[in-house]
Amino acid sequence: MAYDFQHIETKWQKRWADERTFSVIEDATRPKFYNVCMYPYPSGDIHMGHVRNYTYGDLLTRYKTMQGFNVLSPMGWDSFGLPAENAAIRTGVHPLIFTENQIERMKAQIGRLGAVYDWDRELAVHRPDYYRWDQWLFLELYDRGLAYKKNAPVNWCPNDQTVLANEQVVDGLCERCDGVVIKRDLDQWFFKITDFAQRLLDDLEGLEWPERVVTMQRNWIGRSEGCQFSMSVSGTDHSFEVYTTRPDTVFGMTFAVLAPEHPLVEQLISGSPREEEARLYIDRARNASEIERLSEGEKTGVYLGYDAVNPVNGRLVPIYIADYVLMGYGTGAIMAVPGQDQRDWDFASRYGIEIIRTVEPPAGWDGKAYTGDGPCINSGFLDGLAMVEAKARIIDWFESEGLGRGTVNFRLRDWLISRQRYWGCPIPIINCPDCGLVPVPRDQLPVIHPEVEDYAPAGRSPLAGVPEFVFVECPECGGPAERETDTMDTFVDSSWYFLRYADARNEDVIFDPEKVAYWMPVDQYIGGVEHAVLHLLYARFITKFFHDVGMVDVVEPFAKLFTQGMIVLSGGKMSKSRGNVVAPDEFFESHGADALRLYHLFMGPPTDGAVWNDSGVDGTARFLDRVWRIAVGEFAQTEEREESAADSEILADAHRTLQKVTSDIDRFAFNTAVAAQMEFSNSLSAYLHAGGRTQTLRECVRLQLLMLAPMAPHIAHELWELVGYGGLLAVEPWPRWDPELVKRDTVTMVVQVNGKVRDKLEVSVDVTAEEAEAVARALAKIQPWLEGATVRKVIVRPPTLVNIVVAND
RNA sequence: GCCGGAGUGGCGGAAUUGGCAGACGCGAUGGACUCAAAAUCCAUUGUCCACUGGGCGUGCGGGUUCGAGUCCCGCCUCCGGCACCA
Repeated sequence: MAYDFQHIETKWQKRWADERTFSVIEDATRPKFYNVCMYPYPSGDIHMGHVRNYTYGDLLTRYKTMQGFNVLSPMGWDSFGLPAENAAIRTGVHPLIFTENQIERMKAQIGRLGAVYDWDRELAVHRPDYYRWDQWLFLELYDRGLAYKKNAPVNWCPNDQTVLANEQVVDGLCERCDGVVIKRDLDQWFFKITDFAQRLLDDLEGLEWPERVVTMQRNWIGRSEGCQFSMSVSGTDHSFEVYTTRPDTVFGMTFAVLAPEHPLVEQLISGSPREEEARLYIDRARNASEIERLSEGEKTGVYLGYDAVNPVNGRLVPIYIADYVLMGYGTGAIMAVPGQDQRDWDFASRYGIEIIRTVEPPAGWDGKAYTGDGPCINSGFLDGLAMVEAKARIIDWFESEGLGRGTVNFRLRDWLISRQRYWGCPIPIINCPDCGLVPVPRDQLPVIHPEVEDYAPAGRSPLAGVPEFVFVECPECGGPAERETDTMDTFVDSSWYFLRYADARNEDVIFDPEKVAYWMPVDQYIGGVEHAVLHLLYARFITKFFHDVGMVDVVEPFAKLFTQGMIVLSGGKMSKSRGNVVAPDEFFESHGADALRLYHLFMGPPTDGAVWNDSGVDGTARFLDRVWRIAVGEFAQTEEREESAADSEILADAHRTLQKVTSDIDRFAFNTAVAAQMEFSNSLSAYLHAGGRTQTLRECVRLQLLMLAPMAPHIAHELWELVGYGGLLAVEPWPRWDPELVKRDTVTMVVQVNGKVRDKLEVSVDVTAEEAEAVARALAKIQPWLEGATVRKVIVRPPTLVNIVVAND
């Protein structure tokens, strides 16, 4: 009987779906395991990255189920976003139709992979039963001052005609379209994630997350400790605050810099002789694209004609504006100490400003600014102090003088969530000329998308072009008012979907806290590393918010995170535009889903990236074929005979394989778990060629199928049925290995001379050190090395190693 | 520049605690079966040499150790992230 994977795979996929094998409910009697793969954007076709992701997730779902856990593995769709909208602009097909079609296609492909989910909990964020809760969440945040609107310079993508969050600007380019991002002053909605900065940093500690993701978040949050103090502008009533992490260098200040957007600048320049020059500079800085602004080139600036007073010594220093100082960080103004800061050094050199060192650079220092530690010089009462002491001392001084204080700063900015696009969740706010911003009453949610004629962005949301949508009565005063027409960033949708899975069909509340309490936290979260700061930071923030309002008991959503490496084809990242996409579909046809899954598991460590190689699947397909032939007896010419050493050896082998596969899966070493099973099937076929025994064969096959069940579930299920075991393999308990069988009587001992292997032999596992040394010395291959030499030392590590150290006289 | 990760055969990779380097697989070569091919099975497959044996070998240079892919010091290269954050 041939291995007809097409037929088998369809059969079992239907069975799992019909019997709802992987649909679960809360069950206090069993340990729970909440397993989530990051939900996909429904692009219509799954690619190898999805296959890899879902294969890992599905393996865990099946493995943990067999281990007796109550496993929740849900799936949903990140179905708002630009592709559907762009397709609508191109083809005129409504984004809703387009999106629902894509979901259908993609769901079918995920099914063909044999990945199983609790589809009863399926969610799609573009459906009103989901996004009404986005709107509800928005209003909860708004009520607590955590969602607010303000006019601010924001990142604007001229291609997509929408604003972007800081996290979505990569190297000054739009994350989606690679267009050059510019700054624009716009009224925009923000979520106040900065209120959570310290907690988002602190709580990283307890997470079982990849180090690099933790590091990326830590850097993104960017905590720094320093000092903020006030400087007065000589000859005026003005003063401004500066922030520095190096208050110990304050005696070296020779100028001060304000960001071009700093509010004081306007007051200082208006009417001054330098007004024209300054305005020219400010305009240029404002219109510069992010990419120009961020490029570390020449540092330029304009002297404002005023001087600031250094509070520690009364010295007057010139005030400049320069675009290397950013309005968005610290106070938007700095004291400049060119002796100890390279940027200030560059600026000072260009404009001929004096440079004073407050720390003597080490001998032979050929650099410019010296940022290292050392006793302070030229620093008044700080002279002689090292950096740490000097910082503490000067902060004390500022505080006692009432001029400044020690402060903490974060690089994290508030999360800009409004977008001027159609295919997103409408923001549930009404602008009333009399009442101001008025929340849409909760009982009027969801605010549904109106139909629009033209989806094309035009610098404002397409929703703004629909009068029936825009013009409403104010819920408070009943007067004429206008709806907010921006939609939310799709990252809002994904910041809480893992909570909704716990209670996905609830029509009354966003979720039942008791159900969430049962399932949360997510025990294993699996996805691509590209979400290291965006989604994973936002989701942590929103979870903390729900915790604070008493709806979620955990403070962190994802206990364990696994980030898979990217799959590339030789020549670079797979992408449609490069035309080097390898579609999973053809492998479902040619090799079957099981072989494809197994190859993904086998390719290499899941954390690493991998280069796709077509012929790799041949290898795993051959392995499955061999498993099939062994199980259905095409290999075996077994006959009943007395049990022999060969039988107990192959059985021991099966149990050792089981032991290794179990521990390998537990540590996410799927590649070696597959290798171990291949080795075992090689041994098993050798055993059969040498004349195996039916009874032993049956037990070996039984164990092999159980081990294979989470990895190549279709073939394992089919054989389980064919060989005549009852019940559904998916819910069989994961087998235990027999510790007695796994034990070895003998082991290979390595005999070294001067650390080099010269011979090996089988010895009993309980060989003593004396015996081991004696046998080793007696070996024929060892003798010649000992002749005419003095044995200096013998290292014996019974039962695996003897190393004889000799010296020639 | 800063932070993180990685460098092992022709290729993907293995070596979990400092103890047999190269498991497993791909590819390749030879053989069996076949009219033939595919499939399958068997064998070989790091490299060099004076080949029943031995030398060399895990990016490079040092070091610790009886023993180093693994630990330490100093470099090089590649990948990823952040990047005028005061």
